[in-house]
Order: sequence, then C-alpha cells, then structure tokens
Amino acid sequence: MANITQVIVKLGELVRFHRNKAGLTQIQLADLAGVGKSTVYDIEKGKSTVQINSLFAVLAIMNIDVKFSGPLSAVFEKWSVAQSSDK
Amino acid sequence: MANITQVIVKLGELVRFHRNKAGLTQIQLADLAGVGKSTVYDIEKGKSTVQINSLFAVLAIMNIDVKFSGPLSAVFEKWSVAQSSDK
DNA sequence: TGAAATTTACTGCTCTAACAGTAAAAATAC
DNA sequence: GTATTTTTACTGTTAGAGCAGTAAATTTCA
Repeated sequence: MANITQVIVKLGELVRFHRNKAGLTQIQLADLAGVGKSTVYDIEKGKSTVQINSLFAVLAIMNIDVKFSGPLSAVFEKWSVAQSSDK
Repeated sequence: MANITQVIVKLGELVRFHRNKAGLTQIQLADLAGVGKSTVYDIEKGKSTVQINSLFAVLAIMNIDVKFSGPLSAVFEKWSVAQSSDK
C-alpha cells in the first residue's frame, strides 16, 4: 500500500462505508462537516486534491481517527513534551 | 487531541522533526517530494488548507505512515476484500 | 413494475492554493 | 565577531478547488 493514489482511494471507500452504515446521505454528511456536497463526493471518489481541513472535518464526523507514525515518532514525542516545558 | 487544527500543527512539527534528523533543507525535501518549497513550509507551519496529495507526497519521502481507523474499520476491511472478488 | 430518494456528473463562478522569486530574519558555520 | 546557509515572510501569477445549482443516472423501496 505504498502508492499514494491507492491510499486516498481506499480512504474514500472507508468514508463512504462509514457514512452508509451511519445512514447519512452525502448532503447530510457535508452539512455536518461544514463542507460542500461536492467535496464529500470528491473525497469518496478518491480525489487527491482535496484540502486536509475538508478531509479531516469529514473524518471527525465519522469518528475516523488519523494516525501518523514515522521512524522517529517515539523520539519526536519525547522531544515534543520537552519543548512545551521550555521557558 | 480532538481539535483538527492541533492535529495539523502537530503533524507539521512531526514532519519538520523528521526532516531535520534527515539533514534535509526544506528545498531539498520539496524537490524530493515534487512540491514547491512554500508547500513544505506551509505543512511544517500547520497550514490547514494544503492538499492531501502534497501532504502525502512529503510524508512518503519521510517514511511517515498514515493510518485511518474508524469504528467500522475491521468490518470495512472484510467488506473490502469481498468487493474485489466480485464479478 | 414505477415513484422517490440518492448519487453521479456536469455547469459557471469565486476564491485561493501552489508556485518561483525575492528579501528580511534567524540560525549555523567559520 | 563575520560570512554563509537556512528559514521565514512577503510578492504576483496561474491553475484549479470549492461550491451551489442542475440534470441525468442509479439505487431504493413500496
């Protein structure tokens, strides 16, 4: 699953699946997420140029969690908390 | 970590952290990812309107994995494979 | 089957993301 | 300390995302 396009398409399918199970229409989800109906359609269709705020707004409504993990995630997490306690 | 803005800001910090550890400048990363230098800057700054293809291209270079998980992810996975074996 | 609801696929319009270029600010190296 | 690199923060331009409206295609359901 390296290909970016495939990830986005799969993500769209995941959104649609959750929306259907939730019994929502695209328009209803769009209204809830505060985006246009075309945007929901684009996301489900796997359009790669949607903006992350639109995507994340939709994901939040569907309770779909996003997790990013790099090879240095653990190190970053420690560094991150150290940063916030700096003066 | 519910707030979308916070997630995006944190993501930008994660990218910057990985980039620094990799010893790359923003321009080098931008060239590798095939995006403009401003886009890398925007991502690291936590701009919420970057497009997912730009973001994912950068994440791929940094070997940062993206995982989406909703309450129905397991069900979706089964449904997904069932779909692909349909005629 | 046929009617209603939903999705798909267009439309034009507006707004802005992406971009390279540049310059100032900050960080790093010497 | 100064010079160099890098980052930050602007610019104007261009391409296209977002959007509501609409209509056709599809699905749902009685």
